[in-house]
Amino acid sequence: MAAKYLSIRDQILDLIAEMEVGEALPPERALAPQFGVARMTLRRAIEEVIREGRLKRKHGAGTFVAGPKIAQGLAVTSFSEDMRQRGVVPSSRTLDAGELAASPKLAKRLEITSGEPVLRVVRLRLADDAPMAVETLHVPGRVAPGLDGQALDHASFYELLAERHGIILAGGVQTIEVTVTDDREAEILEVPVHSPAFLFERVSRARDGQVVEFVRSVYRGDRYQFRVDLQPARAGSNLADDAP
Amino acid sequence: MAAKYLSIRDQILDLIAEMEVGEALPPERALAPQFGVARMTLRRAIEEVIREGRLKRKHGAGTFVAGPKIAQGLAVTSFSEDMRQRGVVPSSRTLDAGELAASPKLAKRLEITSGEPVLRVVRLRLADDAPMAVETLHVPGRVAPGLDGQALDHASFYELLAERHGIILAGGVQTIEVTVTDDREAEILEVPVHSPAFLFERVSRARDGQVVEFVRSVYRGDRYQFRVDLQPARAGSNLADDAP
DNA sequence: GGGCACTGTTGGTCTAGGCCAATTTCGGGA
DNA sequence: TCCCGAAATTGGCCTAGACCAACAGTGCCC
Repeated sequence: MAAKYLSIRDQILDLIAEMEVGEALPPERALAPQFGVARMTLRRAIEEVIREGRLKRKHGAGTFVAGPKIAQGLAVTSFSEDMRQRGVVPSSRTLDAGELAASPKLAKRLEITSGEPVLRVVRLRLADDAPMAVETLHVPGRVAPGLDGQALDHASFYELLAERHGIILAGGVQTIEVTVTDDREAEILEVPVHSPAFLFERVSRARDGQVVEFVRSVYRGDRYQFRVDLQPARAGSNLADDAP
Repeated sequence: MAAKYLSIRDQILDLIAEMEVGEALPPERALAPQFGVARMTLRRAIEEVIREGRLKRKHGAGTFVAGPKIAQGLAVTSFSEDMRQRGVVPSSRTLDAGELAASPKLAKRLEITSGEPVLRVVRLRLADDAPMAVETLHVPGRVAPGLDGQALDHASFYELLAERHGIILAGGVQTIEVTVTDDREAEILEVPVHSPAFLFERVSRARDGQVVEFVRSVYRGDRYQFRVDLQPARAGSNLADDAP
């Protein structure tokens, strides 16, 4: 059986989906028996929801439905999910796809030997049908044999990895820099040449430590921004005040 | 009495400070009585340390001292601390300081009425004595009466707030965008005009919800970047494998 | 009418113990 | 000697109950 607090967490998410922002959750002591768990377990579940930013606790007062999701900045792993959280509709168009032999530089990033085959897919990412980013995906050939650009048109790369190749991502590292668009990027993104843009580079790994992808994305600077909640030094979890 | 798990957390930090990377912590069932707490409380403390990235748990195997801190990007509240974490020496030079009457736009950000006095300080921030960012700080006059640009030369703004005005920050919101340098910024930062740059805008609040500062910072795009550890979907805390 | 102490409600922490699940260890068999 | 399976070890989850601390409303007192 999956962990009980995870199941309770989902039930809480269902519950608050029908509630107004600022409305109070029933007290923990009432909710726990209702879900059939101990209070500590309920609290554990609530903490998960708080971490997602959907609830807010106030000592002595109650637990309240938080305002609409505040972007949590940098944990971006999926364009689609990122866009949905921002309230726009994501879509994608493949511009180019094919195999190539890894250059020394690319080989180093992917931790393979130079010359090994690599699948390369260039995609235009759109938000509400307007260009948002150009994404260049590199996948070592042996990681996902048989995969091609076609498959990515209607399914998430990560889903394909999991379902067709049994690869589960374990984490990755992403760097975020600023850049300016070159001629090609400018044309694709429909912005002037040398417009400011975000440059993301991400390397993701599977559970066994093997590099699964190297992604380079250029985001339009005029349409994309981060919004981050800052917390003081250390301790606790949430901040900000507002009562119902 | 402060929370017991916080005290235990500090004791754990002391303990692992003398240990090698990869070395295993004593088992929870041994450590808990040693610290004189229940195992659950010890676990709570360990979770805090894990959140700071200093420990790593492996189900069935043990709890191990994690490798040196990996930059976590975003808990940035202070330029100085940010730079020190990046391994460079921060310094600061005040370029301009003075009082002005809040424009309607600024008043809205600071949540005061238009025309109220505001302290404005423009500072050049340096890393290893090379220009890194231009920071413009706005503080409502009534938040920190008597404060001026001079005071900021040799003390942290946040320390001054806490010590001289008893104001403790409770959190804030920061947006991160890309921009290009204008003539003035380019000159100060010693980069070409229209170089790409990060634009940070931060609004910080005290515990009572009052806005304490509005900061606008322009960071050199060629010297500053984020590096973020990504974690899969949801759940847990850590990733990566390596056994002792 | 205003302010303050009291009190009930609600979240925050802690305990002691039990059982489950992943991993490692170790002994016996081939 | 090598390998496999059982047993011990270790973290993960859950419980039921207790007490502490912050908050909000009430009503008394001035």
